[in-house]
Amino acid sequence: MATIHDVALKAGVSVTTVSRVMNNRGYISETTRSKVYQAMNELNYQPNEIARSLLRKQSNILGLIIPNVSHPFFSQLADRVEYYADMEGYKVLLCNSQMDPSKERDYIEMLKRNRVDGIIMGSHTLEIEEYQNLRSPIVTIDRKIDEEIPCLSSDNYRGGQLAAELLVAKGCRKIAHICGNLDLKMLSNQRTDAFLDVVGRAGVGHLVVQTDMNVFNESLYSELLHTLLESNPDIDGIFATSDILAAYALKECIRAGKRVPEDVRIVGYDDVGAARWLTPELTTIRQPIDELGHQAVRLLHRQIEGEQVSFNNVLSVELVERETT
Amino acid sequence: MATIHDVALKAGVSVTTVSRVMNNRGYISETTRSKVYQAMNELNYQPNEIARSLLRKQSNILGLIIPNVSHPFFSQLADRVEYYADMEGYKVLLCNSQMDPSKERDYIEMLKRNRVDGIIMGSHTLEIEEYQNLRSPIVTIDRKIDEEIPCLSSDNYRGGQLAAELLVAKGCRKIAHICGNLDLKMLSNQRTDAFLDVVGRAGVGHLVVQTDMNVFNESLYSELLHTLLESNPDIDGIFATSDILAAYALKECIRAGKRVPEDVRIVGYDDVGAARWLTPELTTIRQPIDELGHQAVRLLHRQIEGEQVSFNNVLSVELVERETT
DNA sequence: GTGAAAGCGCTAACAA
DNA sequence: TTGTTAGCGCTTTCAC
Repeated sequence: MATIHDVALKAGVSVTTVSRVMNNRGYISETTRSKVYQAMNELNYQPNEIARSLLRKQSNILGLIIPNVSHPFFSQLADRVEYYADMEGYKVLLCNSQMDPSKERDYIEMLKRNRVDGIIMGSHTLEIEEYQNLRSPIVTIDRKIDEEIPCLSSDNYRGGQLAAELLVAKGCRKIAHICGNLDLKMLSNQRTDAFLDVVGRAGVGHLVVQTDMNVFNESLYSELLHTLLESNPDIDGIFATSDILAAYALKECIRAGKRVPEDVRIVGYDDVGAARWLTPELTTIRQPIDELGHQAVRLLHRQIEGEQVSFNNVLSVELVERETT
Repeated sequence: MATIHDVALKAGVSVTTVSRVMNNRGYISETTRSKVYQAMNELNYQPNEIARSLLRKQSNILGLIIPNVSHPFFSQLADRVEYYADMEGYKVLLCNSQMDPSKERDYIEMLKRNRVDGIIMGSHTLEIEEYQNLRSPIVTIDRKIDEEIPCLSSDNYRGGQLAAELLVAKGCRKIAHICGNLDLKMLSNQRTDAFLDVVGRAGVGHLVVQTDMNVFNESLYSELLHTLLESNPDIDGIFATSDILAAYALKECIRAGKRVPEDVRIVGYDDVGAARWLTPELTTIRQPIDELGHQAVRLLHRQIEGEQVSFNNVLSVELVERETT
């Protein structure tokens, strides 16, 4: 692969000159410029970004750590992150922690060694302290580390509230809420808080079921939902904390011979593509995934530029009523 | 951020010595070694991989170009690619071409400028010639460029055959096949070839419908399927070229008051997670996504190591019969 | 307008 | 066992 040196040689100028025409800096005569361009073309020259990064102390790479791109929410988020990153001139390094703390730790170290300009943390398997001394522009998604680290999320409490209120308004008398592991201090736990507030205030029967939310254990979802419906045949409303979970709820309802929405009403969360693939289409709480990706990149970009950014960034959610309610 | 120089200074040795302990090369006394380690810890030193890459002329980065990570097939593939890449010590740079030729071209250039060690091409919007002179370890997925560029795919003809044969065996008399744009010279067109061969041989009525397969236009899928079923009420079998397409087919069948599988039988393709989210669960042709990711990385790795790899790599598919047939 | 030289952080001869 | 030096490909003073 040709270097700036080869180009200079072929064009009969110095490397400085070649560098100048590449970067459009300083004055260069038209003849020199075209000689250089021609040499570049003939050699099929591509400037070595690694050398540039070393000098500039900036890689223009962003690290994206998520549990798993194969999860629909994260795959859609990754798409938007990459899209906006590209618009701002950043590339993105994909890291799937697979929910494994030691993998997550290794990825963080790797990203630092590779001098990425910023990190988007969508996976949170480590203790707070481990994130605190990483001194890189960073933005966390859906988890508040401390008051020093910018956090981006959508309004989880509001989402839980909208979902619960809808089910109550539709007349549900016994509502099951299926959520992730509440021990992890994620902001998504606020959905559960809101749910409990709403049903408590309305005096509606309810129960809360925790799952591990591990995308690899989807086979367990069917079982979980099956036993839930069997032991609580009077459930007439389900609020699931993801659309995938809601899909399994829908499936088990139908299998149990219940009609949706007549006998059981279901609300999902996220509004990923799958919400519209189901029949009946899923009523759900829409997270603004495009905007989350946009803001994640923007918050990082501004930190990289040395700006101060706010530590609490919450976007609004929206109820999308379809056919399961 | 501390450099090797700072470490050397603090440990009272030369940079070479520090480099040596980092890389475990040559002989170093235990005292020196521990002095260096201590200095590293105190300074929280992380070796600069950019500098290393420059010197070693190897970035340990792989480029992954796909139409869109938000598409379930590619999101699951990206997950596996990243997984196996990580195991082999590679990082992966995510590029969503969004099916835009100029974006795809830009990504290819960007990856070359960044001296990635290899490229996985899962998006194919350019003309053959543009891929031919890119002189990088590469593997294409599902498209044969020429006899010089390693190609990885699963057995598309066999997949189409399995699907068509199943529908025929189940007694379908008029089968619709919904596929992507056949003008793109993708290997997935072989599914259509196989379909036509099977139904032709069996003398079963059929029709072929092309779509654009652009994941952003999912709203068009509903319309397409709706009019298809309306104008051909006697369709009793559908072979869709992706599970998502099959999901829309299922939905429109149900909306049209048809029972699945009693009135219409449906076969999808890929066996992504969504196939099990639907009710009834989708019968589909399983692509070995994990193995595709594994082999993609492996083919690249071997090229990087200077080995000769075979240009034609096809993995086998499998019929997964669930509830829609 | 253009070039020579230094240096980004690291590794690899070659000496000592 | 350790250090000195050159150089990876590029940009940036500072001269000319």
